[in-house]
Amino acid sequence: MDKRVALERGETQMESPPLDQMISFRVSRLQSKLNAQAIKILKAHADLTPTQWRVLVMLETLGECTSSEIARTTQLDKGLLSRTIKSMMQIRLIKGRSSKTNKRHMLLRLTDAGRDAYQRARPYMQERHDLLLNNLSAQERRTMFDVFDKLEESISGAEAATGETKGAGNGR
Amino acid sequence: MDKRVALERGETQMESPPLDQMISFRVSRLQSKLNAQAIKILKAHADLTPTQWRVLVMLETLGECTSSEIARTTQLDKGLLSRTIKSMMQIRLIKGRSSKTNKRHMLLRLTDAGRDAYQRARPYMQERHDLLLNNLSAQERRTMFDVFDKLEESISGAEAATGETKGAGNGR
DNA sequence: CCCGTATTGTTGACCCGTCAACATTATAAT
DNA sequence: ATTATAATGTTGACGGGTCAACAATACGGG
Repeated sequence: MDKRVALERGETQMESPPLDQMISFRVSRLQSKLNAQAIKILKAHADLTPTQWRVLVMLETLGECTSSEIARTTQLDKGLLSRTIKSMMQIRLIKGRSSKTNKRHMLLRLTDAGRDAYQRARPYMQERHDLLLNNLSAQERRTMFDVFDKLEESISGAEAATGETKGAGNGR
Repeated sequence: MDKRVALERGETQMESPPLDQMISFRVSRLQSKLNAQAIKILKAHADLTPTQWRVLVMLETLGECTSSEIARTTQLDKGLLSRTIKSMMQIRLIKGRSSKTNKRHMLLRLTDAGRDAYQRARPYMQERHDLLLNNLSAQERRTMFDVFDKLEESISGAEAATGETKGAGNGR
């Protein structure tokens, strides 16, 4: 009757609680853990938040670009980005200059301090990522990213089906 | 040097931004989307939050049990659970009685209204979940859960390695 | 039996992410 | 040119989740 009893008696195999088979729940829990780990590492080695880190990565990759470009490619919230960028300018990790051709644009680029912070955190973030990958087979890695893609597609598809008004893409 | 240049010229294949290959980032973005979807569905059909929903699922599965049991099996934060449970008692989705044998325990169980809410939301949550699964092959589904498990293990392992003080398990 | 320790649950403080409203500027249509 | 519409970025409000501190109770060893 009661599954807990068997479990507490240390019986052979606990049948996993139903939430463990829910994708949303598993992703949520995994995200918590990954995020907590990232916070620790980034805090310890470069005093960055995960979002600041992501902005650094984007700037390192794209070179000079605007907030909205980052928002589009990462699908991060523009409000969150606005505040994150402000914080990063205050501590001089990035600097911005306004464009001549488009007065709304704020062209962002890394400062030396920003590149420094990036270089300080990167090996630890890389190490962590390698550790995650090392416990997966090549096949699992491939499938994992495919699954991420497909799940995101499913959600977009479901939105479209239930009559979302806004244009095709993501409404972020 | 600058990848954007090639991109803007519309060259063959844009190489995906590096963040897209970061597990943590992908999981984070996926979680946002899944969560937003769950919030909509639960709000629309039963006026529940995701955490309330999860508590309902646990009570439906375990039967009468305590907050700490839910915390252990789900690894949800006990503070979050405490507030969620309080809110659910206020709107009479669950009721609690204190145990004779252990004055700290609060035995929780569903009310009829709680079962109702669960039954109202369940088909839509099920439908959503099926939709997510339907876009995956059988092999992808299996691998997905394996990957979730392995990633969570990796994190626990890393914690243990960097000298976490608290006992073996999860420090939640 | 007593004392140190662990467990259970509550609370306050805090931060992050989400959303909507908004001002400003660019773009497109007529 | 004028006007409506879209894009960019900022801000305030809000809710949810995390963490640490705490009170109350249970448990275990000496």
